[in-house]
Amino acid sequence: MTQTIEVPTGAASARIAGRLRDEILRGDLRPGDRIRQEEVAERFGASRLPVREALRILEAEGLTEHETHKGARVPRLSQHEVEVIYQMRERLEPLALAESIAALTDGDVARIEEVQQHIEADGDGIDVARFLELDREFHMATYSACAIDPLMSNVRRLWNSTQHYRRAFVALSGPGRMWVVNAEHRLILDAVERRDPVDAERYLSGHIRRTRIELAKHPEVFG
Amino acid sequence: MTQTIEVPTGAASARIAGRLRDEILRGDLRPGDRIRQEEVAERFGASRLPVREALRILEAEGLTEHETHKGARVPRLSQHEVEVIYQMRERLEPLALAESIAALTDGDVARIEEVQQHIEADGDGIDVARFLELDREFHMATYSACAIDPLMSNVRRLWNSTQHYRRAFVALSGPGRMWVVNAEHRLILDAVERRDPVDAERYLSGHIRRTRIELAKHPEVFG
DNA sequence: TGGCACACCATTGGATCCAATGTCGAGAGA
DNA sequence: TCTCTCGACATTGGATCCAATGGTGTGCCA
Repeated sequence: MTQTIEVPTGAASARIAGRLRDEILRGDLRPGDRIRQEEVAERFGASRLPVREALRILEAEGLTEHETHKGARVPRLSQHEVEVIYQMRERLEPLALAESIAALTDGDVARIEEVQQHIEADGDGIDVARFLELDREFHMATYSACAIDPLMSNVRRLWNSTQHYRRAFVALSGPGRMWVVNAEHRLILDAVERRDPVDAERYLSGHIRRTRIELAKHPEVFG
Repeated sequence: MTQTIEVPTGAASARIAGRLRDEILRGDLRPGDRIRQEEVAERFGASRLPVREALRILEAEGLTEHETHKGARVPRLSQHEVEVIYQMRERLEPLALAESIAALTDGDVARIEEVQQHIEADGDGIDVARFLELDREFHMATYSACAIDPLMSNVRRLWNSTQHYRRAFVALSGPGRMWVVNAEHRLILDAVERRDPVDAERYLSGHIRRTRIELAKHPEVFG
């Protein structure tokens, strides 16, 4: 007996791009890994054509790189490149937060509080994947009322392209650092609850800056 | 007599994306305009397939938008979106300049000086297209020694997605404003010649901020 | 035994064909 | 005369086929 699953037709390339993106972000595909069109196509039950379009999308997002007749790879970033991306985040994300903060509903803020409590409740026992997920959720939730598409897609791109290195960093730095992150999150959250854009921007950029500085102390992440 | 032009094979989608990008930046294609695959394909002497890939690339760059079974369009941006993009530039471009400034050779600086002299030499008689070109050239030349790909591609994206509105703004504001721009360029250039990153960042962000404020006074640009 | 050349194979690039869907206009009924 | 419905057409989405290119392995020669 077979089961027929209804799939929204006519968006295969976007769907495939999404699933490939997830695989890269989860770490199933890592910097340097080759991506073969045929293999992806049969794994997702489509022809190579929408896969090729999906790879072009990901390429423009910086999640894959492409060489003629040689195919697609997940790009490697140098330590300096990652540090500059963190500096970009340091400057752009406070803007996203400022655009969002006044429009956040009480429900939105309660949601952010909830996410932060999950991180703290898991404590030292939290695993890397779950921490990465909740940390991203925390930050994105604070930006959730920022409706500026060019800004938000940019911020997401910056997160995505450094996900691998963030994972390696969290795995290396151990749970001790997490309590620093939690303290910094608390400062941001307080400012958000007060709807204070100046404090929120300051605490957020400081949080990202300090993370960048800590990251720079672990060059083995980029080996 | 026909002339055969050697074209690097195997990069049709990139080539087509480039030419379409030029058409959008030149204003041949304007916000709201539809882009039909077939028409583009025969105009560039290719099949629809590389055109489709090219459109995906441009979509991820924010230069086109896409709806299933409805096709591609050049997106319209709201005034607020354009203003936020200028705020993003205000924060990112000083970073690019700071990364570039120490590595600029004397030849690079001479080139920047030359571009600025061209703008000033044309004076009030300069036309909109030429001013846009030289202005972009000036700024990009100051970033030319910044080798951080994620940063520079981001900066280019921000310029590209607002090119149409910049053109409309320049056309409206008349040559008077150009002398303000020139004065601000001179401040930036002096700091660059002194290789002073602090002054350079300050004058550059001020330049972009003042441009954004002037632009906000012309809501008819977004009509 | 080591290095180079050549041929085969794996993989990507491009074109054409067919299917699916949205749009627009004509015609009929109220 | 206005509106709704239906159908033809224009356009995009997807699959398959063929061409071009790059890598790899083997065999020959020094």
